[in-house]
Amino acid sequence: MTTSPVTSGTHQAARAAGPPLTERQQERRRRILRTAAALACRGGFDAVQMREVAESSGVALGTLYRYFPSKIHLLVATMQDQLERLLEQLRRHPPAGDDPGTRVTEALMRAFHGLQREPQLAEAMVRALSFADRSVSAEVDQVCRLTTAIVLDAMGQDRPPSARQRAAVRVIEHTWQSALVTWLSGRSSIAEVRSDLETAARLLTLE
Amino acid sequence: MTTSPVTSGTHQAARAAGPPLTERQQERRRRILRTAAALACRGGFDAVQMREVAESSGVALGTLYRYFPSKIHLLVATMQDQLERLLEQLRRHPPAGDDPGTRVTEALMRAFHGLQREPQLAEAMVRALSFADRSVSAEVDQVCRLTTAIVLDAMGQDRPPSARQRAAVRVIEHTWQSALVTWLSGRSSIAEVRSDLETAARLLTLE
DNA sequence: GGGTAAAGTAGAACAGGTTTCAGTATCGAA
DNA sequence: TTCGATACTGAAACCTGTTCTACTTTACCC
Repeated sequence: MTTSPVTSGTHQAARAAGPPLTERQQERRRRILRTAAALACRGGFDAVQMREVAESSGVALGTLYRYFPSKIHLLVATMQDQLERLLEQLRRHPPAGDDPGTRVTEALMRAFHGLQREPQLAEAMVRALSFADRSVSAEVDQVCRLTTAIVLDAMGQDRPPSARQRAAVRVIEHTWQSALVTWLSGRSSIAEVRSDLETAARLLTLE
Repeated sequence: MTTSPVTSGTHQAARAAGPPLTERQQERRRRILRTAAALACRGGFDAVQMREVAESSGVALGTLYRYFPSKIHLLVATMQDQLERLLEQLRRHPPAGDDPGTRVTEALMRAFHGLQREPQLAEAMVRALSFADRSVSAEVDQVCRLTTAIVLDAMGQDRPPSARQRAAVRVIEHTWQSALVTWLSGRSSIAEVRSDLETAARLLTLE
């Protein structure tokens, strides 16, 4: 066990152990993530091959594994990266809508369309996310926190959410996650995804 | 491409192509599924190794692949097998409860405790299920139908469900599926799973 | 029973994720 | 500037899912 540059996103989010990355290291990390996303875009999960990621980002295989201890870690980090971007974007242009339910559905559907634009990338990230085992749970958790942030933002409520609302948010997130999986495996349509999100969002305005 | 003994469950459920299996073939199939489940029980997804499944069930590797074209197919079939058993059991002892929501939560929690008894097996099956790509969608769909059957049974309603109810059932299933994943990766507790199911089930009695 | 097509067997070969190792480059502190 | 620790490189090796091949057995039809 050596210390390693495995820290999470480039953002202000919770950072854990390890010395801060040097400039060159951050650069390497970004390059790797960019390559992974590019490979995923054309070919999905299977096209992200560790040897090729390493080569294309000009890094030795061992180094790649020092940054991301598995292919799953790599793809989950990629998802984190994308979600952070999305969250920023949503903050710049928050969804309009009369009630929280509508806004939440809107925000998630916008996220959905973002993913739809690069379906192969989405496939790669989501499969990694749901295949992840305990060794990745910290990173997956981070992704969940980002989703929660998106939903809470969309609710756009001053007060902290009530217990009921927090419960509703959990179910909305479950629905989002699972709907994504079924959509990617071709078992449900965009329309169904929207309808499912709307149904779950009804829990927000309940009582 | 040759025809193959890849048909679905041993049940009366929708069967598709291929000649019916001979006695010995059914026997082989059962043996394979039994072995897979046994290996999964002690060691989870990773412990189900195709060479070992083949050897332990006294079948050549090529034959194993003729029956189940991938490890994912094998584990999804295992899940199907288990769910069929569970459904029968639930039909023998249907959940009691005043309203549909309670009964549905109860049924799913009972399923949950069933899985909890063999957590490694659960891990193997659920990971396979959510990692499955399009090539397995028929089999995954069958699993979903079984889950739906469990929920509809638990609702115990004479009339066919309304559009609202069908929408609620979908969200409940999403919640179930995703809650399972988060529980298996240690990111949520049984109590949280129950609470999530209860929240989703509230959609049933809504309006 | 004899012939044949499909199913099964044993084992090698291939592919891609992961690990390992010996050597080289880089970085931070003295 | 130099030293020691850590990071990086290149390449081979390892493991397991999957495919392939040559051969044998089985099921079925005449």
